[in-house]
Amino acid sequence: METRYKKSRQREKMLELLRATESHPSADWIYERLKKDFKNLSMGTVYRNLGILIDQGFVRKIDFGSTFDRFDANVTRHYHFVCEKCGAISDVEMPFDDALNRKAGRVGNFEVRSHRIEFFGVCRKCGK
Amino acid sequence: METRYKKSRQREKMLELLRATESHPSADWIYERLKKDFKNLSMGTVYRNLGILIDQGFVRKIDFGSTFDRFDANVTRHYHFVCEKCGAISDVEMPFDDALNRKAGRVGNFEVRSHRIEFFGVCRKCGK
DNA sequence: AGCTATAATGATAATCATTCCGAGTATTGA
DNA sequence: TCAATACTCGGAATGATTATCATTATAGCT
Repeated sequence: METRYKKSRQREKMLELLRATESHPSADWIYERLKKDFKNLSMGTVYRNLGILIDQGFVRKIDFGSTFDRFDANVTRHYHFVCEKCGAISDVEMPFDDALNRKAGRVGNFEVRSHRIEFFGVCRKCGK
Repeated sequence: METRYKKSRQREKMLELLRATESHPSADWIYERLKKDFKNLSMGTVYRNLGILIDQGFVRKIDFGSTFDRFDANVTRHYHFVCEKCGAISDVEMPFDDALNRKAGRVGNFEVRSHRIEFFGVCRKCGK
């Protein structure tokens, strides 16, 4: 686990790029931009360095924590709890907060139609 | 867009399965279970019917609305707004609610370490 | 400066979830 | 019963991501 990273021009430029944008880019976006400076850039390099930057705490990945989709026949509005150890998803029996949409809309000045909350932690089973 | 669905044994059984579980299953989980009743079942059938059930409002998909990961160099805790038209993600300048973790933890009786909120709607650009 | 250890690179192949296609089957309505 | 068309399986195609590997770059040491 002990890894001492060496610096790389590619990774430095990548962080610079990421810090200069607010667009929450995809790996592909980064690849296209970075290729202007490194004409032989490979996708593997982008992904590897994203992983390192995340490990270093400079970057966050915005995903669901799972590589595949999950489905729910409970179509009432409710929130989810995701166990970081076993990946189990369970419903959170907490009142749905409609006022939140208005609050966020007011702040950001856009039309908010819905929202979703995921809680992360350790479920009872994994918590021993 | 006008499609009149015919009933199918596979889809009926699928909905039954989904309604009988709280595990928020993956397509693969459904496939494995359903194969007990339909030995020649194909993955395409599972995905197609999931799409139909979602269209009919019987099932929800739990995903991020995007097929690829997105990255963020803003590592402070903040919420996101996702435009349902153009897919743009922007930050929501709203105070991060630490109390929410405790509230959810109390309700579900598990250890909540963090949470995430995504708001969905139409961004200013797309809202004409 | 050279020497050594090892992290990083680019190219390509592999993986994994998901979608698409096409020929045959099941369901519906008349 | 018949025609129209949605649904099926199976396999091939796709798209994002990850792994492999020979070569190159970086860092620390003398």
